Amino acid sequence: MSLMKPVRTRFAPSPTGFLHVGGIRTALFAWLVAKQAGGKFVLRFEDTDQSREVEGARQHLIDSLHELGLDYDEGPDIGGPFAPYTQSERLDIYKQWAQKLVASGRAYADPYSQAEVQAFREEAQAAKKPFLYRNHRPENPPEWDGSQPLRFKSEPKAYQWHDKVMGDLSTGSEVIDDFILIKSDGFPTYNFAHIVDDHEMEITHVIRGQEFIASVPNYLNLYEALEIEPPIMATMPHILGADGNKKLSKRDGAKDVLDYTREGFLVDALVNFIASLGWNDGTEQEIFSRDELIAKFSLDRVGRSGAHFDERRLNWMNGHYIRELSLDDLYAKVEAYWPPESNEYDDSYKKQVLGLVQERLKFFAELPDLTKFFFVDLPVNPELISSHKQLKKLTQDEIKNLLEQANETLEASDFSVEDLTERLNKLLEASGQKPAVLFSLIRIATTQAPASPSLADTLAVLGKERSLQRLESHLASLQ
RNA sequence: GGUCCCGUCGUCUAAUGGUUAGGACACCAGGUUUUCAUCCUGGCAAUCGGAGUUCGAUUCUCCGCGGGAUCACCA
Repeated sequence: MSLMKPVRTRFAPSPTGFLHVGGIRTALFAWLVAKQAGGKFVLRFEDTDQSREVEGARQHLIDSLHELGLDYDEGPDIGGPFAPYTQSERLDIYKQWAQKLVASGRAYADPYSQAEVQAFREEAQAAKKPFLYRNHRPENPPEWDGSQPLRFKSEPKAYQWHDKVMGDLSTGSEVIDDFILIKSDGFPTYNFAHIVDDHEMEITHVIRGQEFIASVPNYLNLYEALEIEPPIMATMPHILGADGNKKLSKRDGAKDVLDYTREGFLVDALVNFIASLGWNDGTEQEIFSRDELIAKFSLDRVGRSGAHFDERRLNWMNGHYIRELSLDDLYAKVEAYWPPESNEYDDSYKKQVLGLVQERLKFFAELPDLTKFFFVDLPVNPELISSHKQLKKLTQDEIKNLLEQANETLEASDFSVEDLTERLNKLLEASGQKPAVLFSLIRIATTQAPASPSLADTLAVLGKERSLQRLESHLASLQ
């Protein structure tokens, strides 16, 4: 067995916007591979196209990774043994490697204007043939002075290679072409820069999206010219939008991952969910802690086909994680999500309320809807009764009568859950009503909400004074 | 169009020659002596099609079909 190099993976986004679920999955998998092997995870900014840079994107990318707990060992903001980790600050390095290629006759200045190249391209298209720049390779290219693009002088041949996710791949020589290494503005292309950087930074696993797979043969050709050993490659299939078969994209409404944490999705649930898009361990396990993910993840078990992003499954998983939390933990996490009316209430009351809604909370942003009536007296809503499939059969007098009985019963209670339960059950017998009728009516009268936690629990938290007062308001509205 | 990749319930997926094709989400029904939710039980629901190899194909091969990626001085 050969000596294994320490595992080093990287996430190399361009600072052109926020990170959606697809991007974060690539980062997550690279992070998992590094963690599992006790290796390093590095962040590198690929900012070789100045025109696409989006203000604030760098910090946003950093924030996103931190938020999800995908901490990197080396990166633009924290440095590391291979700094700098921003491509625009590494121009000299690319130039050196480019010169090497020029010296060995494997790179040459492109003498054509963009318009001329475009004409070649259209010519090929008109003839229904694939465009290959190398068919127009100049006989005597000028010396490269940096003002023209520098092109790779390819040596076309067929390739077959192994991809950790996709398996054995192969192509013919017809896909190999003379691509641009250095643009006329002096910046390298992605195609060149990432190869130099991955090598210089001793990256062992290149994990990236499907869009690059067609370029790999060209990279392989370049690796040979550079006399660089290619890293292990792993190509991730795309994550698809919920509706069609389109790759998840920002313009089709893919959300920033930070939007999910803002709405109150738990980081562990998000990570678990994203990992399960395309990966599982071969068992029937659905819930994986971060440590389990690190222990069990493997690129070999990542699926080869695109996975649709189904928010309903995310909701379920997040709800599951919420239910697993202790009340104190949950209470600390939902702090920013309470309805404004809750300000006047103390921790102990809010905690009781939270305990009652914990099992129905899917994400924290739902908290106000679920708990509002615990903090504010909602106006009487006759609709709740008129649209209720049992209650709507009752006459006004019957309703009034039942509520008056309820009032009496509640007056006598000490409002402990036990006492409430007992008295309510007695009333049930005395009234001769079905629980679905009597309890629904009381619940609606005291909450004015379409749904609430169980009646006795709700009343106990609401308290005697407030419950009776609401009952009376409802009664008054019936006059 | 060339090249390449992919194709199991609506969705996420398991099963790499032998299973009544499994689990989960969603949905439906019932139960947990009130609604919603939780929890439990049950149900609905899939191997893209056609050949071939084989005693036997989801699994291997070929041909179709469908979907996707890519063919930039973007990454």
